Amino acid sequence: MKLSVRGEYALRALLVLGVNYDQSVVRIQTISEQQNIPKRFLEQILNDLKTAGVVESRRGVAGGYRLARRPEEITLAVIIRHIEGALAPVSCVSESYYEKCTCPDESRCAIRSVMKEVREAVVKIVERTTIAELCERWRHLQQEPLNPFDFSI
Amino acid sequence: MKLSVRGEYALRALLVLGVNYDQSVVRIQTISEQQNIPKRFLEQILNDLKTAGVVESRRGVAGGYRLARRPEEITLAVIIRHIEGALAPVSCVSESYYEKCTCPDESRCAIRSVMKEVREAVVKIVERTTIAELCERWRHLQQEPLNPFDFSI
DNA sequence: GAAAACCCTAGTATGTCAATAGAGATTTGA
DNA sequence: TCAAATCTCTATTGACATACTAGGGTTTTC
Repeated sequence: MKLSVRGEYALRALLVLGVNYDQSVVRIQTISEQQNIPKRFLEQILNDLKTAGVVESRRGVAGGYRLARRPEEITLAVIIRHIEGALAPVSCVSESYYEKCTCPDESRCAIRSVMKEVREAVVKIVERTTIAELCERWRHLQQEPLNPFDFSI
Repeated sequence: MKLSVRGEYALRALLVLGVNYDQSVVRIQTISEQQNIPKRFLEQILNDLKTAGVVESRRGVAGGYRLARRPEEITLAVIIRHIEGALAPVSCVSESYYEKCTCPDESRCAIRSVMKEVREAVVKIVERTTIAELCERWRHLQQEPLNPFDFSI
């Protein structure tokens, strides 16, 4: 699994929506500024997440986005699969996006068996991690002091 | 980690070289035919793996490629890092290919902390898996009967 | 009815990927 | 010694994806 910039933006935006879940909707503009994401690009991404049923929107002057379901119900797996496609390192071990590969005997391919392990390891993490979990981590991290390495003169 | 076709070919070629480690060199032509890999493309890949010190070559009429080190000493991690770059899903959690990301506070990024876990899980597998291990699995799988689903009329 | 928001489609610059191509260098062995 | 087989090096190509940018449209509120 490699995350594109688009996928990264999606997760960052959803984290913001998660943190503000109890509030009303959040404007694209706000997310864009908070997270350094190009506004017009973010529009597309959020719109796309709407088709996945992850967020919902309100139009008009008091409009914006919010999560369509409870943060506990939205896993990273669902988001990443929708934005990036397969979680597996090669498509011949993907469950959701399987494609035959060109190797002589897929059913007895040694590489495939290792790639299955990789896939399992990745899936295990992203399927158990929800937006709620992300928010919790975020709240914890906010309470920690800044890492001194991150200060620059 | 997503494997490109190039990376897949590299692993398949190295598996062949691993299985034939005790023999003399193996010709590109042979690997290409056995593994359904375009010959000219495979040339590039093997040449590239030479610069990584993974294989060595012999030129001329009895030429070909062989592993430069014992199969036990070559991990998938080394191969994949050389061909594909970072193992990490985002470059801000990569050790070998770190790059700063655009998020407001990297040191306290919740997404980053999950991505670190993913990275660790992937690295753990590919760093412990060697060409020798791959060969062993291959030999085991060869002894198994063909999966009936793979027969087609 | 005007402003502020989301919505939809299209375009575009850049880069990557998977080859393909051509010509050169090295070795063997007849 | 020469021809054939092999690896070596560099360049090019076509297709596609990525990360935006742009323009106009629709909906809602005040």
